[in-house]
Amino acid sequence: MLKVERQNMILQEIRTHNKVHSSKLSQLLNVSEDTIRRDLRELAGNGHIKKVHGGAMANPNSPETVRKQKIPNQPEREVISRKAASLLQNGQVILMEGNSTNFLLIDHIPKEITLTIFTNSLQLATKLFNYQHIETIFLGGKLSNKYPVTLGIDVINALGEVHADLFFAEIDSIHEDIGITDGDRESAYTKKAMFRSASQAVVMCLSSDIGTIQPFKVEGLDKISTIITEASPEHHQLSRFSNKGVQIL
Amino acid sequence: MLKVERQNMILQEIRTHNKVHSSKLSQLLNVSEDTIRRDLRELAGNGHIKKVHGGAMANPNSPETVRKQKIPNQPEREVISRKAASLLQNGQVILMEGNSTNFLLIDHIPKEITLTIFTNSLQLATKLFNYQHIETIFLGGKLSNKYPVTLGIDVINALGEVHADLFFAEIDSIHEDIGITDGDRESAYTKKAMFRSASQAVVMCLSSDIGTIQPFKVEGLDKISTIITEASPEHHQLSRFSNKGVQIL
DNA sequence: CTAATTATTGCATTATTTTGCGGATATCTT
DNA sequence: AAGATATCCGCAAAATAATGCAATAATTAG
Repeated sequence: MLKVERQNMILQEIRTHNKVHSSKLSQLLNVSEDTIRRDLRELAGNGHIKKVHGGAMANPNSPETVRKQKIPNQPEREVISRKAASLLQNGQVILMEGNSTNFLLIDHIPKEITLTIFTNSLQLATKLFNYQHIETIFLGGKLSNKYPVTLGIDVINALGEVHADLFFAEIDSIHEDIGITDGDRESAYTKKAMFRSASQAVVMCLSSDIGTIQPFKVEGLDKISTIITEASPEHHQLSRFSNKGVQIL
Repeated sequence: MLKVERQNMILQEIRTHNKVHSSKLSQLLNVSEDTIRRDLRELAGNGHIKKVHGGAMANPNSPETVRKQKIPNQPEREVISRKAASLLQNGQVILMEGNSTNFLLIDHIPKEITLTIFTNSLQLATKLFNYQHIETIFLGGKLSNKYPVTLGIDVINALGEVHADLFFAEIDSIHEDIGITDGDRESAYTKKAMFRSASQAVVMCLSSDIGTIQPFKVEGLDKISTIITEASPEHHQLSRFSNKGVQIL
């Protein structure tokens, strides 16, 4: 790996996580910590990042940092996204909905596999634009007022033309009897259409969302292939789902 | 193998992988590393690529690689976008294409008027998301490799459902006889479809772009309602267009 | 067509850069 | 203050680059 390449990866890592540990980077990039430190020192010299004891942080004055976004429960979602990435295979067509876990998931897509990703999220699409080995197709339509995603009839129509291998669904509520529910009507409709347009649905949620219910029904459990949470698959709340034939990761 | 041939393969390799190792290239092309290095030095001298220790990377300043939001000729485009904003009226449906002048234009939309804006630009849509009095509709489709916009057949299809009042077109080349041309085939097609989907087309360009021609035809002058440049409407190069019935701002 | 000129390439040699390691310091944590 | 980490320093090995030179290929002039 080229030095510049490595430094770019470090920058990328800092952009998404806002901080890096020298030790983690050393493992991730397969070089000694000294090398990482030298990289960090160099990048800090250029003003790209701020070096701190143990690693580095995003430079608060750097223009690149402005567009950072906050992801709630990031550590948990990090775990979930890693598990989700293990399901990816070369050549797959993927459907992605939601801005947080899927946003992190992109970082864990292996460099050597090629994918086609359909999404309705401006944030995901903007990030995917930088990944040349991934073909990205944006599901057009009316922009939601609440989130930077398209929702509603246009998106549902566009989904009619799509049949994906895998749908990575970020959801906020799942219940063993009711199934998946959502707090937003349009969002619920759109998600439901996505379930229809994929062979397999991977549901990603925090373990704390299990058992909760919201006003708008999305789908029952029968449409779900896999549930991923940050907890271990043996978590007691998950056994109810595995008993019904859903795979747990 | 010819030298130019080899260098083209190197460029190709950089375009697809964004990087090259001298050692790999040496194997791949069956020449010594010295030759590769000389090639890389030459290509770097022409500004095509950036040479780094161990190989080379895509030149970050090359138009193909620009992925950052840096607006060239910003002062001129600022003037243009102000003039363009004066055409806006309450309730209009607008079509916007292009990431620089239109990006600035958004800032000059009067707060009290409501608009519906169709766009194929991720950057515009992301910015518009923060403007609650504007309804934004994203034209979905395949993401371009070069710019953060959707292009091609999907976008053109989506445009079939649209009829806007005003199309704000950012263009790079306009000629009094040939009309509007573009350097990218897909972009040209997409723009052409946008001209069809709007009652009036407002062409925004730098005065230095007047008289230039590029490979792909977009539209003739007859489809243009207004031309806006940063120069005064009395600028000598513009008289040729006003003589043909186009409004100049 | 031939000879002279020029460009290209590979090799040997000599710089330069990068990297990892051991040990001395510094910094953080508790 | 002590133990654990992290950092810094120099050094040596490895990788990469630059340079000069000779052999070969391509081009041009006559």
